[in-house]
Amino acid sequence: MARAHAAADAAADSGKTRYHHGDLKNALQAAASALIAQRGAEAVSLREISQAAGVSHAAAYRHYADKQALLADLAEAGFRELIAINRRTVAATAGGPAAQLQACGRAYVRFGVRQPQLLQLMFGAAITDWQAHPSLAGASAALADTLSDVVKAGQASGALREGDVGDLTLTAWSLVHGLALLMAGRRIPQAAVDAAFVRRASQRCVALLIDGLGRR
Amino acid sequence: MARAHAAADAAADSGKTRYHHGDLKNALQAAASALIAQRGAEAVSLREISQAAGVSHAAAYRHYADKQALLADLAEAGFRELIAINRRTVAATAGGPAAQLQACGRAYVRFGVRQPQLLQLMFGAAITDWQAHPSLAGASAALADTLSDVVKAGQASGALREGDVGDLTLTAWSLVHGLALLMAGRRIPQAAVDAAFVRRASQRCVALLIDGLGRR
DNA sequence: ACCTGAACACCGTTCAAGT
DNA sequence: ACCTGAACACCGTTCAAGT
Repeated sequence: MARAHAAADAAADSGKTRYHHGDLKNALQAAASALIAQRGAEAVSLREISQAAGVSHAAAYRHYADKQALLADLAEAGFRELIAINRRTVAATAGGPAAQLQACGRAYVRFGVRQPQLLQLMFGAAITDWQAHPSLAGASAALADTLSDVVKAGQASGALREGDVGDLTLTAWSLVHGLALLMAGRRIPQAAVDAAFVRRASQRCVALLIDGLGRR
Repeated sequence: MARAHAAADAAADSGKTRYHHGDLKNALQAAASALIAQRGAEAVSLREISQAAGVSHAAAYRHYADKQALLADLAEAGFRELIAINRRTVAATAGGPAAQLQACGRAYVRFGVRQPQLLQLMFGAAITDWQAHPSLAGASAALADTLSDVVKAGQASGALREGDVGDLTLTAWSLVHGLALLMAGRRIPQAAVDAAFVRRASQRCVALLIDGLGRR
C-alpha cells in the first residue's frame, strides 16, 4: 500500500508516463486480482494483466518467473488474508470458544462466497506445482495452524470434547471448507446464495457439527 | 462400451486404419479421461486429446461444440459414477443407516483421492458456464438428491436427529466434500495421503460429525 | 456423414535491443 | 535496472476441401 502510494506520487510529480513504471509488481498484483475476481484465474491471460497494468506483455517477467509465480503470489495473499480474518474474528468475538468457532466458520464461508475465484485459486488446480512455491505452502500451513489454535482453545475451555486436536481440526476445517466451496461454486441446488443464506447456513451447519448429527 | 467394442471389431475386420474412425466420441472421452487424470483438465489441450485418439486436431468438433462441452461430458460422467458408488455403498452396507452414512462418506473421500483431477473438474472452475450444460447441472443435482436420501433414511430409522433434511444433508455433504478436496489437493499438512490414512481420517471425521464436537 | 489441413487470432515465454 | 518489440512454439476454433 505504502509503496503503491509513493509510486502514484512519483507519477504525479513527473506529470507524464515514464518508461520505468516504478511500482509494476504492485500494479500487476492489483490488475491480476481484479481480473481474476471477475473471470477466474484460468480465463485471464498474463498478456491482458500486463495491458491492464499499462506495460508491454513481456514486462511481467522482470518481476515474476512465469504466470504460475504471479498466481502463487495472489494465492498466498489470499491465505494471509484468511488467516488475518480468522485472528480478527477470534479477537472480536465475545461469548467464549464455542461462539468463536461459530464466528470463524461463518467468516471462512463468507470469505469464500465473497471471493469465489480467489478461493478456487487457493484450493483449486490452477497452481500446478506447489513445491515450486514454498512460501505459498507455508501460508497454507499457517492457515491450518490458525484453525488448530481455535480448536485447542475450545478444548482448553471445556467447550469442545477431548480428543486428538488434528482430528477435531480436520473435521471442523473440512466442514467449513466444503460449505464454502459448495456455496462459492453454486453447487447447492435449492437456494439463492445471498448474505442471509450464508449466515443462516453456516450458523446451522456449525451448530449441527458441535451438537452432532446423531440422535440425542 | 458396446459401441466401443463394435468399433474395435469393425477395425479388426477391415484390418487397417479407416478414414472414418467409427467411434470417435468414445475414443475422445477415453483419451481425455486418461490425460486429465495424469495432468489435470487445465493442462491438457484439445489438440493432444485428438492426437491421442488418433485423429486430426479439428475432428473433435464433429462431436463436441467446443472444449468446454467435452469437459462437461467428462464431469457429468464423474457425477454419475459418484452417484452409482453411493447407491452401491448403501446397498452393500449392513449395520443400519449410521453405518451407511459412514460408508458413503468414506466412499466419497476415496473417490476424490483416487481421481483428484476428476474431482477438481467436477467442482472446480474449469467449466465456466454451467448453464450451457443442463445435463451436467442435472447430474450434480442428482448427487445432492442421493445424499439427501441417505440422510432421510437415517432420520427415519432414528439413527439421526430430527430436523430440516436440507440442513443435515448440507452439513454432511460439506464435511465429506471438504475432506475429499483437502485430501485430493494435498492440503493437509501432517500426513501422507495413503489408503490407510483415507480410511482412518474419513472414519474419524464422520464419527465426530455424528457424535458432535461439543462437550459430552 | 465424418474427417483433414490450412488459416486466424490468440497465448506463454524468450531475448536482443532500447531507455 | 527495467521495459519493449519481434520471434517462437503453442492453443482453440473455423471452414473449405477431401473421402
